[in-house]
Amino acid sequence: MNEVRVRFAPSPTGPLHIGGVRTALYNYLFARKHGGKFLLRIEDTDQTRYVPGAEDYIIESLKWCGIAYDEGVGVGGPHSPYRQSERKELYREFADVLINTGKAYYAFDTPEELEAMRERLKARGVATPQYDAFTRGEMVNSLTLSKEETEKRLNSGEPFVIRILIPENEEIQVDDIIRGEVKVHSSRLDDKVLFKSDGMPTYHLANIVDDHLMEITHVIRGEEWLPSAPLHVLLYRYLGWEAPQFAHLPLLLKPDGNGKLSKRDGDRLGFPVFPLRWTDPFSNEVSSGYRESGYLPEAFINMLAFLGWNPGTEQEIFSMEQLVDAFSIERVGKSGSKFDPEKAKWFNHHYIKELTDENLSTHLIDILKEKGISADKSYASEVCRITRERVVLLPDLWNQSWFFFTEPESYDEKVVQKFWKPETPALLRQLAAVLDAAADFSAESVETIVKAFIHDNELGMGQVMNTLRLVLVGGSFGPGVAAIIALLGKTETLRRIEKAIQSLDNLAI
RNA sequence: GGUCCGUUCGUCUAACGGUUAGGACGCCAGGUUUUCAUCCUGGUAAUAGGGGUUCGAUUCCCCUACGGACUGCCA
Repeated sequence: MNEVRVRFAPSPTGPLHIGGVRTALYNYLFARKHGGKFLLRIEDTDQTRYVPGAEDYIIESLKWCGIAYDEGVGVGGPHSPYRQSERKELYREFADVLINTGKAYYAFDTPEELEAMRERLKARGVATPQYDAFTRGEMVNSLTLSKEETEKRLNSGEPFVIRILIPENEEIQVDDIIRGEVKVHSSRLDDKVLFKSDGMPTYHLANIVDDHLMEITHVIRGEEWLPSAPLHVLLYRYLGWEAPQFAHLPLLLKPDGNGKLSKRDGDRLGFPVFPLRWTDPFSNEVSSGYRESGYLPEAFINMLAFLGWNPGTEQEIFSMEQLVDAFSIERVGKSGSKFDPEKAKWFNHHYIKELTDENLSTHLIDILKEKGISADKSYASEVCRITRERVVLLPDLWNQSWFFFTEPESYDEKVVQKFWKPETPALLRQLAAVLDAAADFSAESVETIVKAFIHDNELGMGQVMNTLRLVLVGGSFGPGVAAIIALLGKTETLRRIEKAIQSLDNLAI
């Protein structure tokens, strides 16, 4: 068997959304699984839809996800260039081959004329007006024009496109790894434009030419391409090339209702649909990203892998290496998957709990840096150790631990109401004295001391612990009180107790 | 409208034609507990409908319903 070669071929018209990332991921996994190559090709044949930054965004997204490619834009390779706009000169040649073999023809119809044709047919009751066997005879093209007239128009520089000539009466079959045999009658296909008047090929031509030239063995792409797959099969045949194997992936659906997940759903439903944050260069509109929202790439990938695929076992947690090992295209489902934000969080929470304290602390330190706080690495690690299980998304790291880095400026009113009693100051001072006397200030020791104090004074556990928590963090959240005290240290703990007494004492009478 | 694709708990899904239809997320209840979590235990909940084929259909076939994609000189 030949070496497996697959590609991810996005068009740089904006940020890559998670459906695209999943397509890239499955291609990557498939290539790795079979010891083949994965390439990134940029399909920028539509000059009018160029969006600055989109290509860099795609590359950065793949990098963040850990989806490395062997050939492609940015890394080069034996089939360079990998940007279709830079391969422009290539495509005309193949369009000409099709013309010369009678499989394609020139067409000179203007956009207005095309529109008029559609209107005309609609008026005649034709549901789907197409440029096809039914209509091509009444349009302006090299089929209806004389050879001389066609030459004349071509030579005079009149704009033209090249259209494929769809065969009259034929069943065209696409063999799809996921869906089996899909058959479409040629009369349902239209004479698609292969080569545009601006000198660029359309997707249909460019993707066939490039896949052939780049020796692509398997085309793994979204289901939205299934309807045009017969056209592609036809093109391979016309060009005398062996077609790659096809696998059309089911769509990613929006979490509520139905329909393809789209850009707008994220902001509407409060979860990212993009791997990285994206700022639209034209409107300056910002769309949130998984990275900036505090997801770990490992969690993001694991979650994405399971949207449409499963290993057939009950294992759900997979590293990229394990995914490579377990992946098979045959186990990809047929039906679309609704994206579930809750499950995404669960994966992230899981991966955060799996991280070492030190690894997690690098994220904490990043957050601290942004806030202009510098922190000792081992201290940050300790904070992570006692905070981690409360962290679902990375920003929770700060939400659950900020009081280790800056003292509370105010106290949650509801908590004060509930726990701050007239006798509290005296009690806290007693407890402070006991704490002050402690030789061992480990969390275990502190816990023993505080509990003994509560017991000896016949106090309520909840009452004391919650009050203590209040004065130390300013509210009712965070890790265990003993762990907080131990990490804060004796001096700081005593200071916060005293400070709270100063500011809360008058208030609660 | 047409063409194509699809349909198992709310969601992601498992089940050589033979299982009490399994797991996970969520949710609910209980336990642990100083907040919130974690953790543990238990529970809720599904084969879209109708016909076939078969000793036996979630599984194979047909129809219906529903959903989706596509229907550009966009990819």
